[in-house]
Amino acid sequence: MSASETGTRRGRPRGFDRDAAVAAATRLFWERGYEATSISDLTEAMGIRSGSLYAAFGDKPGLFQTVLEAYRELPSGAFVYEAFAEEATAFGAVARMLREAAQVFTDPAHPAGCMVTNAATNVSPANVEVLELLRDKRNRNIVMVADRLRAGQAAGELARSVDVDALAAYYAAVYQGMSQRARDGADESELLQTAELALAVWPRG
Amino acid sequence: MSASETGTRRGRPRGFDRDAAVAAATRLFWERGYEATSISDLTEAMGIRSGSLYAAFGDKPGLFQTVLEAYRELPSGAFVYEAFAEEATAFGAVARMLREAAQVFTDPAHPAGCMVTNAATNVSPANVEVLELLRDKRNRNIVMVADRLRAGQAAGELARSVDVDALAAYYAAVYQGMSQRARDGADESELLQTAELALAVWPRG
DNA sequence: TCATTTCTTGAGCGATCGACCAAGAAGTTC
DNA sequence: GAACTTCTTGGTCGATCGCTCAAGAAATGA
Repeated sequence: MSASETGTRRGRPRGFDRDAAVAAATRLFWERGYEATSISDLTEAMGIRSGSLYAAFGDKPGLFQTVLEAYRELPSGAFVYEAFAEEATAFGAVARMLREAAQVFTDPAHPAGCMVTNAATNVSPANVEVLELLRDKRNRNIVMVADRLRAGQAAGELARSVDVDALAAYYAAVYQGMSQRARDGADESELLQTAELALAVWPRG
Repeated sequence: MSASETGTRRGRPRGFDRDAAVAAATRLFWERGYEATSISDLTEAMGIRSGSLYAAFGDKPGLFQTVLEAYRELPSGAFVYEAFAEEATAFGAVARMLREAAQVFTDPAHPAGCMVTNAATNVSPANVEVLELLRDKRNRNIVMVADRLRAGQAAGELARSVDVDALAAYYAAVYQGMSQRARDGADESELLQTAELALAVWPRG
């Protein structure tokens, strides 16, 4: 059997825990954002030298990509998708999204807010790709919300007269505003009140 | 009469238009944020050499301070304060704030969104002061809104049962979310719809 | 055993960062 | 005119940026 079949890797094995290193990098990018996090910040937090970092992740954008994929597996990066996958109604999904956001955004176990929302807002021309990457992610999420609202509308949950795109954009703005508020020090109860107020405009009847 | 009395300045006069230079710097900081804007970016946009910049503004944080003060004098930086100074009711002030934000945030004459909201979200430890400066500004603005709501409550505009702090935090989140949406490409009509939906939760009766 | 493969180390690459300074230029004051 | 003050120019500072590479270390395959 060849190495590729057995899965045993030739050569010197990696000397560090890749998942733990990615977790450390995630925390840094989440806290400071993409550009304000330097390679030496990363190597120090990950406990490795730059050579190992580049061998394992390619370059800085490559590491950030890996971090984004790891983030998607964390509760903080998955709860919105889980809400939309599991809740029976459009309102149930949106309500769960905002209420869980209030809790997740302020969880002291990790940096505040949503990484996708806040990790690449200030970026120099050399790194526009990263800004566009997250911007596109945010905009695609709004489309996902709008599509779910449309489905709910087709199922009779929402009146035909409701502008689902406007509603989706509104909840996206609230979500992103809550993330910013969390980074500015808002606590869970404030964000929960914001969520409830935002949900109060849901068109009923 | 001494020079200080006449206002005539001794020595070689400044060779550039200070206001125009500050305007150019404002545009850059607004677009890219504090840290992603380099001194050489600034000198190029302002049409001066670094020596002139440091002579006129001290250092990079000093220039940013000057830019913030100039921003306060622009419509984009003043409209919220004007709304709260001129509108007769708390609701009138909040409504005007959000409706004008929809227009100002998407005005193609300048960068999208609110500079105070978005110019220093990603920052390295060396520049935390700038992050804290804007964060404190944002949090003070929420206190201003809450105080206005409290006054409106005392005047009978709002029921005693209304939690004005929660309401102020909610509108702050919507405002900041609208700014982020504008930077992500949202147009005026989307933001206006978001503003109207947000205003629909205002407690009546 | 020994060649092969992969990873780590440590030094260092060119470029850019924010900031500074001496010299000269361009004004006012006397 | 000379003295004084302020600003601009051009060069340069040490530090850091993201990144690379040769040499050595540690595993597997034959």
